[in-house]
Amino acid sequence: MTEKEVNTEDKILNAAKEVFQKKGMTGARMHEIADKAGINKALLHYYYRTKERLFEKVFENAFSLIIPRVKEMIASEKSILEKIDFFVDNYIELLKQHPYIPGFIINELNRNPHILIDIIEKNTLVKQEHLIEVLEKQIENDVKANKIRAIDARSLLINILALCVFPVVARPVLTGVLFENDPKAYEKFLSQRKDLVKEFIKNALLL
Amino acid sequence: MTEKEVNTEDKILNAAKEVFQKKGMTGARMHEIADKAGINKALLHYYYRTKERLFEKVFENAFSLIIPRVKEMIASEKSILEKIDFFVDNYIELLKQHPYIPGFIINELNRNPHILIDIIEKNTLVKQEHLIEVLEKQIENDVKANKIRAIDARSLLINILALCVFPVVARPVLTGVLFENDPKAYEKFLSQRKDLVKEFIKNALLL
DNA sequence: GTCTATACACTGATAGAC
DNA sequence: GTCTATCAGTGTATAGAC
Repeated sequence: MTEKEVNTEDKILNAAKEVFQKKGMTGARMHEIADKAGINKALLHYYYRTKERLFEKVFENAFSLIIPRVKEMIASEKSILEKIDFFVDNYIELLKQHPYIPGFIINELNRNPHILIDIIEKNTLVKQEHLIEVLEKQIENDVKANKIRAIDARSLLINILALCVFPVVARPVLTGVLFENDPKAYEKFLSQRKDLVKEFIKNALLL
Repeated sequence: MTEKEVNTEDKILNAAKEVFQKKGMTGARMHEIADKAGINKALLHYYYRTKERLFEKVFENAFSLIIPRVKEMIASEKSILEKIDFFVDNYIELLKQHPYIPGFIINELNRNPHILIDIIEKNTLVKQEHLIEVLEKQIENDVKANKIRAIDARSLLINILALCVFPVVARPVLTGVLFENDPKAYEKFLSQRKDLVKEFIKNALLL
């Protein structure tokens, strides 16, 4: 696909990414991945031994592209309100570039929660107890200063994530039920959403 | 499973529901469904001809259990703020009783968006242009009366849905990343969420 | 209606030539 | 490293006896 696919290994991984994210682990076919990579089925097994190993590589890449960014963006030296703006802007932009990944991650983890355990251990960026603590401290200070309403740090973070991610993963249902199955209309709705979400959250938070 | 499974057809449908919702269309096996129903593989085809037909029945049941309720609950004779309380309370309760259905619907529709078209035509409860119009009128009036902030009706509805549904569909990720993989802690978080969501939305809305 | 047996296509994976 | 050929297993679906 892209010009930088020098070696076969990358060609396979890119093809696998496409097929797995579209069809899921159980729906994907090694045959289709091989075709899309322009190589033979046997080569898949030469490079990745089994379907499961290939899937795990794809899943890990998708996961570490989307999830650790939450910590990155929240852990900056900013006020709460600045963090919200920064996070919503950048995360919605990130999701626009990778619209299939959140649904892929959510679905595969629901089918097979244990794959998360290995990844969390490998990916140090995900271990983020401090993220919550820092956020809690910040909220506590702003509450004392009468700037914002009291709220549990995890709840706030999950609310923000929900407002950013849900419209992307539930796109087909929402398009069908609330936008008379008009993809253009839903696209327009999504493009206007950044400011709306920021406003909604800040209104909920500010005193 | 339940005592009312008089006929084989229902036994199959209940078993199919379990397996399809857990494994998805492509991950489910007719063999497993037959075993779970306590009957033979051949009988599945006697009653439902193909795997796809059986799946469609299961999907339609799940869909019409969860989606048309949105209209039902919003279309009552209540003020906006009353509707929010009513909706959040009842929808979160509904999701607690059927925690796998939202993820199931979202995933299958992402893989195969066309199945929604047939259902919307069959299920008159989903055709709800008026729902949005009524909500728009209500918001307009409350805005004029200086009760609430201006907001697009679809955006408000999607925000409410996001805050209710996302924590349920993203449970494994959130448990792993934000709750140190402690299911009990996440369960507790969810059980306290009703009031939190209602408060969050109303704060965002009220002037 | 329910069962057993079986057809038959497909899937993931390997062997072995080049 | 890459290919062709092929295997063993599994999956949906049907035929036919009871």
